[in-house]
Amino acid sequence: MTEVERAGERWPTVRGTRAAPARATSRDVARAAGVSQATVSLVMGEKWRGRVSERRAEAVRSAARALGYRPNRAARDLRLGRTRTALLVVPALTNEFFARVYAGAARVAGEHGVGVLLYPSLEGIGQARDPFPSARATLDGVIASSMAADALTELREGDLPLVMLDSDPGRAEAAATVNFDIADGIRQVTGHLLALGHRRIAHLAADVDSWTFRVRAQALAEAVRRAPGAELTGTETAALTVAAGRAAAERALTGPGPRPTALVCDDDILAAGACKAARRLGLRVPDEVSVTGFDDLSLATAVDPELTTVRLPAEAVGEAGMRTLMAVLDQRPAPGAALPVELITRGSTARPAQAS
Amino acid sequence: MTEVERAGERWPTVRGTRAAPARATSRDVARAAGVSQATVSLVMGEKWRGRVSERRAEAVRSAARALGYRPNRAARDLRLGRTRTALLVVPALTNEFFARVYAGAARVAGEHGVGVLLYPSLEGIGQARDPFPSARATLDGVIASSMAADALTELREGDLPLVMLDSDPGRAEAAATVNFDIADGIRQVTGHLLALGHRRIAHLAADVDSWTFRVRAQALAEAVRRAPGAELTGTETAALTVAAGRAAAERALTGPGPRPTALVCDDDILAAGACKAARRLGLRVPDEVSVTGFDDLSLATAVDPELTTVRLPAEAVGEAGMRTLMAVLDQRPAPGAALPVELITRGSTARPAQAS
DNA sequence: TCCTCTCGGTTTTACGTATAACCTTCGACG
DNA sequence: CGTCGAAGGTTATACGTAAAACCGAGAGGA
Repeated sequence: MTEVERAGERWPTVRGTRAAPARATSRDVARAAGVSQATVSLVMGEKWRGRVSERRAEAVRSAARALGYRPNRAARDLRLGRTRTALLVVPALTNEFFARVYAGAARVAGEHGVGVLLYPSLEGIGQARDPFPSARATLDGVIASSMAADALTELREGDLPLVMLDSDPGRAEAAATVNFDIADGIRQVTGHLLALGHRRIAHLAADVDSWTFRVRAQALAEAVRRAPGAELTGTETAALTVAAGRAAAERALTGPGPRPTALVCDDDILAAGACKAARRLGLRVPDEVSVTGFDDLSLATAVDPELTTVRLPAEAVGEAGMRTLMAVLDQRPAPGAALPVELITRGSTARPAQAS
Repeated sequence: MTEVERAGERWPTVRGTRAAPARATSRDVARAAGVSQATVSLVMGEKWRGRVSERRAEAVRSAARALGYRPNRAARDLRLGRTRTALLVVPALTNEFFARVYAGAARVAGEHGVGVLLYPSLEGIGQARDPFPSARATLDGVIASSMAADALTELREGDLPLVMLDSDPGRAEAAATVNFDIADGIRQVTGHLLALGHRRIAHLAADVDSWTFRVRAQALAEAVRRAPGAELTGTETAALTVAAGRAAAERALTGPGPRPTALVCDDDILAAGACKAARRLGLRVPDEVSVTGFDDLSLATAVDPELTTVRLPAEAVGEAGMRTLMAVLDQRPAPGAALPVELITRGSTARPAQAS
């Protein structure tokens, strides 16, 4: 006995297993519309032009609607050999910046009907537990941000298409790179400070070894070097927390030699810490010391004074990154890009007190 | 002709299609280990106790390792009828609080081998574009936070198990609810302010209609009412941004009648705005006006003065929520819970100037 | 001696979809 | 009037996995 046909229901009875059919399948739709399953697949896949008559197509569509039919993703993926799933690797989702990158990426992904899986923290990589044990076997592509780059070797088991964000364009393993014009951002900040009359500038750097921060350091050194009379009085490094930024800023402001009049920080979190440090040392911001941030997080306008900072279009880089990945997956040319940034001048910078 | 067997390779030649086999399948492993595919499945699924000898099992494992075998998720999902995917619905991932909820949920999910899909923003719901068009058909369960509750009707097409976070425990459609003890948090804040001598307290409320904020309002009113001589001088509502909080706080501090000496804010973002408003009005925080937040975001220690606030264990609620969903999916009892909260006393509260 | 377990596998099947390959009209054209 | 082609379907796979059903061999008991 192979099958029992009764009352339109089909219940295989031998071998194998069967779970209770939870929701309508393409076969159910076919039965309801009086066509074959293949026709349903054709119609639902929008590939029926010239293959199925308008009458039949409409019948299928209305049957699908009536039954609440949704194609089973697992079956489709299995058939197609792709997963319509991309992995986004960011160092920390709790950093608003990366949350915004995700938002942009997810939106574009949604338009293409692909889901976004997240590797939300680097801490887990290389350790025993894998957040996405089985997913890794069935991923279409990976988007990774600069700060996560070093952990990537761990991640790249398959030879998945890889799009890098905010990273060294020279990296060979990446299919494409989508960047910000970081160096230009630093040049704008430095130009702003120099124009205000600052000559002694200190750098509050993130102690993260990644391309984006190396570019900041280089561009700053270069810009200061070109300005007559200006000097980079020092570089203090700190982890990306307010407390660490504050401690580093205290070092920068109390070190030997003449005090810097401006602190260029690698991001807004450090800058917020720097403001606290200045105030704790009895220095007014911006009158006695100017502070600049980077990123333009919502934090930049939450603190007092509000931060002069460089706005990075985080959503845009997420969007562009996902669009690029889609292009790579479709074998289309993926050019890569460097998104423009913008200096936002607010209350944390002013003419230095001694100057003028 | 049905099949061609040659050199150990099997290439079906009639009908159907075949994509190039990208990576090792369980059949490849079986061939390498000299066993049947079923045995591989048994061993990899850790269900081989008493079914496969240790020798064979080891052979399978080493073959799998050598070939870099990972089970194909789509095939597994199709077979099992589940997706090992849960959907997390949060109003805005850019809010650090929800990013932390996600982190907790993702970690527990990872331990169970399930992926987490995100509905990162409510704006898309109800509109034409669906971020996860096909995923919705193949989801195991949904976790939704309070603030997203109202949009849920849109989302719940299937009758997926639903775990609600920080929501009304009475909601019928939820399989379980995981909460914070919000009311206790407000009681602690109010008790702290009353003990400092505050008698005129204003409420800076989020203009979001959800359970968690309703509880804040009720608990605050109740606590003030119980305190002799204390009064709630007013309630101003604001969207959850610094700018809106600042505007609302200005209204609260400049309204008719005696000025409140303390501002209880529905979250840290509003509190940060309130601090800015006070300073802009020439009022010192905390000497002339005390401000309290809620959530204990990193923002709370980024501003100056640091915020007295109620710490909500955001990661913990994500973890508990996911654990609860796993229990529901396994048909185990899912009790629900109310996580304890903690008052963190910092620099934004002090004895009122006029009192004492 | 025969019958029944248990151990250690293998064979076979289904999951739901997309699509290559086939089949059947029917109209047009030489 | 035979032939060819297009239109409009249908049939038959295969994707890779899990697991139920089957099966042979040896042990042990009556």
